[in-house]
Amino acid sequence: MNKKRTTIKDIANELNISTAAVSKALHNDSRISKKTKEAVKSVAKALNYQPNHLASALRKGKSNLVGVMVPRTNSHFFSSVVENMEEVLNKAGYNIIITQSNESFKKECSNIDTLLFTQVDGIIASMANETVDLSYYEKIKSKGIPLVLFDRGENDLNVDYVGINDYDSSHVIIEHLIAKGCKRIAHIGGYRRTRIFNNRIRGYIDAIKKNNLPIDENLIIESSLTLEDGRKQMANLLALKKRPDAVYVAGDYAALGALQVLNENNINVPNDIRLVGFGNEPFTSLVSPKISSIDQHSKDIGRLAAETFLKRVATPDIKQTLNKIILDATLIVRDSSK
Amino acid sequence: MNKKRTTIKDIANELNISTAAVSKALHNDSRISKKTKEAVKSVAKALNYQPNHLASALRKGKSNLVGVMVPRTNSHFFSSVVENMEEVLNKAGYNIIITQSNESFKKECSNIDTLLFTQVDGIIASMANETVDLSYYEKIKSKGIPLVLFDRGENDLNVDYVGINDYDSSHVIIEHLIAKGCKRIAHIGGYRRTRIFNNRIRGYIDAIKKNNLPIDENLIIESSLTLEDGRKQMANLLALKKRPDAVYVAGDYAALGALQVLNENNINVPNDIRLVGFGNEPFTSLVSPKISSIDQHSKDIGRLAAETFLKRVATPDIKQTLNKIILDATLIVRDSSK
DNA sequence: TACTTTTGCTTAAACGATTAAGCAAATATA
DNA sequence: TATATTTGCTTAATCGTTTAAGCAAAAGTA
Repeated sequence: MNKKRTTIKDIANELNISTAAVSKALHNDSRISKKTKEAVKSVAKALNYQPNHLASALRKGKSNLVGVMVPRTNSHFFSSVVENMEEVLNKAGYNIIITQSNESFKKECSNIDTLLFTQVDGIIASMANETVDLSYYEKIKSKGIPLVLFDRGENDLNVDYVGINDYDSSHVIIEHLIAKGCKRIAHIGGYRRTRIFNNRIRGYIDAIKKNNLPIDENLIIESSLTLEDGRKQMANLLALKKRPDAVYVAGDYAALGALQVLNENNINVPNDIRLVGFGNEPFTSLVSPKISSIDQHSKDIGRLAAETFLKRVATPDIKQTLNKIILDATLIVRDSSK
Repeated sequence: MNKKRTTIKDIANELNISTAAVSKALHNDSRISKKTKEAVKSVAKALNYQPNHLASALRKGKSNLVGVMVPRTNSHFFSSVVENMEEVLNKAGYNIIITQSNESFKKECSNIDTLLFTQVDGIIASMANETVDLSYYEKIKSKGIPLVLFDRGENDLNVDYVGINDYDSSHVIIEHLIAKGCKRIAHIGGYRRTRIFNNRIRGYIDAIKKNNLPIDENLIIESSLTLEDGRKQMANLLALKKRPDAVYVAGDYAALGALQVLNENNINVPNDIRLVGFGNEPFTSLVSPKISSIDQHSKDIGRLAAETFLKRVATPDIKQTLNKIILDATLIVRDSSK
């Protein structure tokens, strides 16, 4: 029946006015009379008019779409970040396109192409673990499209960034464990090449030194932080002649793997070995014992990243100073380190 | 410097040919000579030409975007579905826009508006728990935009659907529990108004009857299937004069809540009470004891939903018969029901 | 040779909205 | 009353691409 969607032309014909008048009326242009505005809006409603986003985006050179790329949507942290980001951006008239890299560099590159192809007005992203080559991110910058990174960022890129203070978080954890009487604290960390994990490792080392405890290289492990890897590395730690009395794991999934191995070996957590994770994934309070973890303020990160983007588009030409927002993270103490 | 992105006009000027020729050359039109095609492609590469998606979408009346709406991305089932959907759609030249309703009807409506506004070529969705009013889905249908539902569907809507056989899944679970010697099997289900949960309840009842066990209304509970609700309902079941010897929970989060309560009350799972969940969320094998659950073939569902959409757009005018794909689900038996 | 077909392009009109420029009528100001 | 300003619209160009229609030149056919 009505195969064609209604356009401003249909409204214009109905009222015997020009399409320009209709367009202006719909945007409440001051040069259009109240009477015409009301007539246009009423006809628009009657004909069930929906503006063609493609046409206006083409004309205005602005799509009002923001591309969001995360390593996984299947994680409480990222999904919460995205949710809050969306709220802020929606209010500002932007819609978001979510893509996930699955921690794959290749997927990340193709996602960036997709987003650029879709003519997004900006990209807010968290980098895949694998990513070392930054040329694709440079591509975004070179096109002049605002780029904001969060959580997994990169100093070399010189772009806006929102994240938590990983270095300080390590200090908070170590000091908490020492207060509980721990003297041999191991660290199952991520790979040093990723900035946030490197910061956590540096924080761990400095905090240990600051508290006059010895640094034991056997207790510092780089890993992929998957659950399986957590199991493996924990088993390695248990095989040491001198076992640690606490383990700080830089990711909750790996922390869970470690906990499983500890439970299976009938090692009492927290009495024999204390355990702290990172990320405050919901399952940390679902397992037994509940795992202490660092909350990364996902809501704030999402909100701030969105606001940073909005700030950037508000003043595109000016070479404004870089926005680097570093939040303090909070340690949530649970049974595993009490 | 090069503020403007390169357009086919730039390429046309460079080679002194028309933009039409350039467009055709880039699309390998048979009426363009090999020589011209090569020249065009080489100049396109040299000038770093990226087609303007908005312009072509506007002209062609096709955005090559598919809107995907899920209750939550923060769930293994949905994120896996989306991942596989994306793979199929990308291969067919479509990109996807992911939105989440957070199980809220209001958010769902605004998401549908967003997707329609963004001029998507189709929508693939799974309904929020809250949703009873289907008018917004009717709106999609009335616009002639292909709609495919998965998992959480609705018979009344008469649209393509991909899901698992919830009714049969209940049978598989009940028969498994009976084989283990259970005689009083409770069911913590979802709300009957949601089709899939209603099917699970019907399956439960019929399977119980089929095996000549008595139906006890006290053992059939409707709930929101959140973790908290799982805890509450399990506590209620434990308060019964005659406790059940098995509990079939229609969702893994609620199953986990139930397990927590059982563990806290020192009830041995599976010896005292056997437990089966639904959804095969990763954490089911992370907790202790590991929870038996139904795998919903998320990969297949994602793939099939995408293929159903593609099939639908391939033949838009023809009133083709509805595609209803119902997969058999698989019970993964773990410690909680061994 | 005289015709038809194919090849390889061009011209120009879309797609639907926005907007600079302009013009007449209504209103305000001197 | 004469001029300036404001109001309320219209006209027409534009965003970048696609595509129907058309037209010469080249190639094929009788």
